Amino acid sequence: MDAALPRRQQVKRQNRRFILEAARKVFAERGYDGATVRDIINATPLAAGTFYNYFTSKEDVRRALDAQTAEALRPRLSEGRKEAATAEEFLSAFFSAVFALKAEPGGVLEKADLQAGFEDLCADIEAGIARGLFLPVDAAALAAALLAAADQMAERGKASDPAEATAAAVLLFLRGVQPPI
Amino acid sequence: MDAALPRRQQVKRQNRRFILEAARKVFAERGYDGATVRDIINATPLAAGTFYNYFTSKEDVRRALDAQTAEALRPRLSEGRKEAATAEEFLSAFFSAVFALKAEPGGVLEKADLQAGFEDLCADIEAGIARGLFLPVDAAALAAALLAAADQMAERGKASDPAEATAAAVLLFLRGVQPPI
Amino acid sequence: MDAALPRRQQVKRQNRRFILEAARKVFAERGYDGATVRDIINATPLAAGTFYNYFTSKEDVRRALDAQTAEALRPRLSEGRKEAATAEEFLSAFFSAVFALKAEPGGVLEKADLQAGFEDLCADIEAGIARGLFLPVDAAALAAALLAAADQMAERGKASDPAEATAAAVLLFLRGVQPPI
Amino acid sequence: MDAALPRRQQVKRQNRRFILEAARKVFAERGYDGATVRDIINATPLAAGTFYNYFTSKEDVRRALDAQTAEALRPRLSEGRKEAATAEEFLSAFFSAVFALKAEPGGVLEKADLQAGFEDLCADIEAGIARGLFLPVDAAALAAALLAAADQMAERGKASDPAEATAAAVLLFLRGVQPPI
DNA sequence: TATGAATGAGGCTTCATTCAT
DNA sequence: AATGAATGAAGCCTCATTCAT
Repeated sequence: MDAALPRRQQVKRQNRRFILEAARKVFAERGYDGATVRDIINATPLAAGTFYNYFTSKEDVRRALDAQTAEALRPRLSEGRKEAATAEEFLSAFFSAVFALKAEPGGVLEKADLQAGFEDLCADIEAGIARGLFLPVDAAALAAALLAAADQMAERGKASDPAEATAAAVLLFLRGVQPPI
Repeated sequence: MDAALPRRQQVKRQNRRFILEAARKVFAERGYDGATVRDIINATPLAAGTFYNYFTSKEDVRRALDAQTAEALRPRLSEGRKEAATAEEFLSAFFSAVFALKAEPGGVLEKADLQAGFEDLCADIEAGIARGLFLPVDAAALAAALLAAADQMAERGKASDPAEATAAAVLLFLRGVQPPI
Repeated sequence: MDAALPRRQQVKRQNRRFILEAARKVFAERGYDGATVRDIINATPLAAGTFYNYFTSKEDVRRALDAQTAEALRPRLSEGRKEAATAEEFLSAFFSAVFALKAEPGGVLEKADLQAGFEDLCADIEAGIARGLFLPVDAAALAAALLAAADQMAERGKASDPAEATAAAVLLFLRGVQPPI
Repeated sequence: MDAALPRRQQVKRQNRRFILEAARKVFAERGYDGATVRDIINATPLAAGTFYNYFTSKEDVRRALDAQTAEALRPRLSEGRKEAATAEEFLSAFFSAVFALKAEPGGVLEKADLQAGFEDLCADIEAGIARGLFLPVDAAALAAALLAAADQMAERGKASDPAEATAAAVLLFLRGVQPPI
């Protein structure tokens, strides 16, 4: 299948990837509005006009990037949750996935990327509630809270020891903040 | 005639307010980058150049806006927390403040505005931990989680019944998600 | 005559002088186009609008400044020439006047100011030719040459010893550049 | 087809020239500060933004223009001086070069352009002094004087008979203004 | 008459997108 | 399909001048 690809197709595929990678980098560095199409192609071996052979607009790359993120990240981010037998396992799966992703070299995991997994998380929580894993809480609120806590901890470098960070985060959401009487 | 005549000052004060309000509106509608200075003054009875009699740049209005938000929102947002005798009171104070603010007519309370209160919340949580109100959790992570949950619930209209929403949110963080055995 | 001037007149006279002096300074520092009316009034105890009570436009101050220069400088610049009995005396009078002016503290003597004396110099040279002081040279060309040489020497600091500079300059124009056979 | 096709290059070269010529014209007409970039491109078949494909700023065109002038004018202006065997030949070479240039149709020779040759002239005069061609005068002062005289004469139309003008100018500087006793 | 804020035309420059080669 | 120059709309900001107090 690979060998059978005409050279042309290969080049096109590669160029598209060039642009996407460059765009991800540039958007991360300067933000969407701050980045220029020229910035993107400059981070590429391609020429200015070529950009428009692959994407119809700057906005278009962003969409492609988001889709890419969703496809690549969401499965990894939701790993282990469906099989969780307890709330603890579920939370543990979630936090360790986030911290592992954050610790990765390419480390492009932005808050925005995390949000890509928001709906998955909501759904999984609701399923968890149905399965009796969780108390019947507001799933969206919990999902938002989990994501925010994970992002906050990761931003502050807690992810350097993922195991410990995961344990702390799990406890917080598992038992709440109230000291035992 | 003199005492009654901070006339010019009044006008200046008003113009400044015109610009700030217009900017808040325009930024909310189009985002900072999407908004133009012209958009702002067009939402004002003033002339183009007048903008620069009050602010040195677009960036400058944003700063002023943020400062304004912080000054106006933070006290109200942190109300009742310092006096809380239990975790429940603390959480209750927090969530009802957010939902009350969200329910207000001018309702400009954006996620960004909430973040203005992030550091206050962190500090109050840490104080709470010291006073034995909370288990020794990661204050920043908890603060982020609280803010995110509150925002998420408010966004989804839960704030229409603030009392109920507050109760649900408080429970979530007070006892965690684990069902009692 | 001075004592009899109503206070009002005095103030007006002084304000006009304020503006003129500030304008001279600012124009010298940034050039006419580079200078702003605001720059000028900022170098003054006066307010922005007041400028237009004294001058009708930026251009108008420049004219006034030129006129002032002409009136103040031209007599001093042309001193001693009419009475010169020889070419040497004439040239000597010219160069020492320029160098003296250049050496003065306020030292605002710009090339442009020197040009104010151009026509006077032309006329005096022509009179000198008629009186047999000079060979029948092209008066305007000579005037331009004298002014340029003086300015060049002054710019390069030769004016620090005015006597010597004058002597050198006089010789140059008196006998020309050709070495004696 | 390839060798014959620096087509794109040709266009670029031509566009650059368009802009430079337009800029020279516009600067001459309105002065540097009075000229706008829009004035320049309007004197061109090109579009507004294209200006910035060739020059980074208005200031940048000026520099290019000055460089161009220097490269084009200086050699012609200094022609014949290095080989001069006498002061007369030297001066004669200088003045006829200036008057010839001034008489040319394109006649863009501005005073500013002449100044481009100032340093060359200084150097040549110093060399001339070393070679015993001239009395040991102040080279810079003499250069300034020569340039000013030439410009003045040319401005006043003396250049219509270059030979005569040259002769007069040469005499002035060769022997000075003092009548023989 | 002094004040200083208001005015608004217009300057320089950037940038997404198109187009001839 | 790739190239990279051309396009021109639009952005931010400055500044001479006017005007209400």
